[in-house]
Amino acid sequence: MYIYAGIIVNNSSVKLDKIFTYKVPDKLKDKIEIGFRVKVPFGMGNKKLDGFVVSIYENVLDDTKVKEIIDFCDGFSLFTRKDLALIENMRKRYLCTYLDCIKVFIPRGIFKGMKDKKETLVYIGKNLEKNFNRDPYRSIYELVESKNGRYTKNFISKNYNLSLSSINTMIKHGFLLTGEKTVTRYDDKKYSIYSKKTLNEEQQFAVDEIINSHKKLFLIHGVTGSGKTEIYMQLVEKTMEGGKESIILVPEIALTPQMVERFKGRFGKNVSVFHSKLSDGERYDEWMRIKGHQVKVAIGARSAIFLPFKNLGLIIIDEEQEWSYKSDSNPKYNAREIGEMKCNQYDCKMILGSATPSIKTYYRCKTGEIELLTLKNRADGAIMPEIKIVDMREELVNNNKSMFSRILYESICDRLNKGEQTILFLNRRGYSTFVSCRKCGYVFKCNKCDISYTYHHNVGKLICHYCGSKIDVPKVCPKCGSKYVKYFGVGTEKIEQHIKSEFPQAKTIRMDFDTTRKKNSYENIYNTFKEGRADILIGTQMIAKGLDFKNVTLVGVIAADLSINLPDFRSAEKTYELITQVSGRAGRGEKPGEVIVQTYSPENYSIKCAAENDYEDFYNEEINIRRQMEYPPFSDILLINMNSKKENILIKNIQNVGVFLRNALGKNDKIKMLGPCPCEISKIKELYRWKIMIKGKINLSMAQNIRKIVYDLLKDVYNDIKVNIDINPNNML
DNA sequence: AGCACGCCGACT
DNA sequence: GTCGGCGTGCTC
Repeated sequence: MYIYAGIIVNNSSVKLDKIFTYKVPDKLKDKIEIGFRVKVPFGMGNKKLDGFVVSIYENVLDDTKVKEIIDFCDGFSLFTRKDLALIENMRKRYLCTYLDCIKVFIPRGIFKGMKDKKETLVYIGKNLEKNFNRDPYRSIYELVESKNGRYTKNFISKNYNLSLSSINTMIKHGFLLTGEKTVTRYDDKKYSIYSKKTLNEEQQFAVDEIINSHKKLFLIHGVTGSGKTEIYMQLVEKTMEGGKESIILVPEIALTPQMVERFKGRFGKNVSVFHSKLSDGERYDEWMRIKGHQVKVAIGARSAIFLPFKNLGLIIIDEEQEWSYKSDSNPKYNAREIGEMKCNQYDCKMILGSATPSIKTYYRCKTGEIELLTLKNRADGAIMPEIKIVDMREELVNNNKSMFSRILYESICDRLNKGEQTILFLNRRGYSTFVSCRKCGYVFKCNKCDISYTYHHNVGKLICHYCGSKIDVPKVCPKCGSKYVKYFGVGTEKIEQHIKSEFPQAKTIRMDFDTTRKKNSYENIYNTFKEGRADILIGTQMIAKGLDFKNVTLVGVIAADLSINLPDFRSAEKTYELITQVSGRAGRGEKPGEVIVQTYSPENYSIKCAAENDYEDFYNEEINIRRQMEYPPFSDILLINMNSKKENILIKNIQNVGVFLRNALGKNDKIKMLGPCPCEISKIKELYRWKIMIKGKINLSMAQNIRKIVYDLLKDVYNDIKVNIDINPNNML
């Protein structure tokens, strides 16, 4: 009587995305479990591949072609039965393969076959013989003798200035013996205690309600600075007291040292921190620590939702509206959705937190799916900043052609005089956003991408923001040969230069993609500004969130309109969010803050509502538009993106796909198909891009069916055309 | 995906 | 008569 196992093989081909059956040999029969990684013979050459056990059963219809598992890879399973349910769910929902989904449960290190890190301990061996009875050998011998078996090879060489090769020589001759020691790679440094704070009435109410309510999902809608983190911490503490574990997700950008210090300072060794800068080894160790029940709390970016806790009691998602919770590579999961699935599996609670909730989440509060808790006041009693809208058209009428309105200019002067700090926000990096010929109108475009070049003053070149290619600044127009090449549009570099010439006494610092590329540069800029070594911080959206500077009393939004006019149904939502978040950087200390928002469309509801700090009003406007236009949350958007170096093959094929899909969707009037059409950015890195958008109530089987149609039609051209299918994508361009 | 098989042309 | 070109089809 044989036992059989269903195996997913480690091969990323879509064609191999199915469960293969293998016999389980007698020696492995008793130990095999769901989630084990095994070695299996595969294909005609019986190549040894890794595989993952997803089912175990006794009967099989015909086992003539069934091969046998060779051995286990590890001594434990890598995912549980519950995880498997999630894997199956994700595969259907995010239109990807089993293997894509399995991979997110396993740290990269393990996938590559990493084991515990070992170091060599040294012990004393036989006595030193004549020609070795001298330094450095004698000092090494004496040192090892005094600490017999307690020091590693590397430790001795590093700390006592002795060469590794002398130690190795002694080991070779038997004067020293060796042993193995497992070392940990996780951060075990001491953090100063971050003590518990007393909650105000609103905060306490939120905590009590979450604990006592029978509901599972909560949204804490709190103004910037309302003390959501302290609520999270107290909930985590309660969860720990109940013997359960917590996961806290924050956007990657918010995983600042400050955040880590707070959690480590409160919960000590019970906390595991996950961020993108951890090495494979560190990830491996933290994962093992969680699997071994040594950790009760994990804080991390979206992938931390998959950490292997067994007794999950609480999931917290801070800044829940953040787009970075959705992955844009396979599996294209959204950590909020995974959080909800886990909540159901573990019967635990999930808390979403935000100052500017996503329209979808707030809609679900209205329908009663999620319980809403509102914090109207800042925790430390600081008052919300006053927000002024400046109509830049009027500035123009009054002959002010500068990028600063008169009031912003005066306010900056005022802060400089008072020794207070200013933040200027513009969501565009570089110096000039496009370069064009004044005579013939030619615009300088990247030849690999369908995007105009941005002029960067620092490096004195035109840079393509999509492929990064650089060209020298042109002297003459390549089309008409005229010398009237001019720079248009404003970026953060230009703001910085203008500030420097207008306010030569001010010290400025700029924070954007270009100035934060080096390691630690983010922290350096942060600390420089925090310690008051700069008066004005100029930055892109990376300054909009989480930063806490007590001496900032003025925030200037240079051009609030930038995000309104994007061809994306969420542009109003994004604008409201950005203005609110960046405004929240003002007046966090004792002195009140002021925000000046410059715009050419002051009547726009997203700008008006943000200025009045009226989320409810904004939501009501926005949800009506969404309902009328049948945009999410009233529908889903499925985006099929195809790209190829060969434009004609691409167009022919996507049009063919379009015909078949229109046919398949034809009977369903609840679903609309748009396209095929070229993407807004029709070429990136020499790849032409076209898309098809499908909008409506799309259920799992429908999505699966669409995927099948697309893949079947493209199977003969898969070398030439890459296809990308995403449900509710971040990026629609 | 990756590998074996198989059916054609160029070469010792 | 053999070597190797890559098109086709299968993988428990």
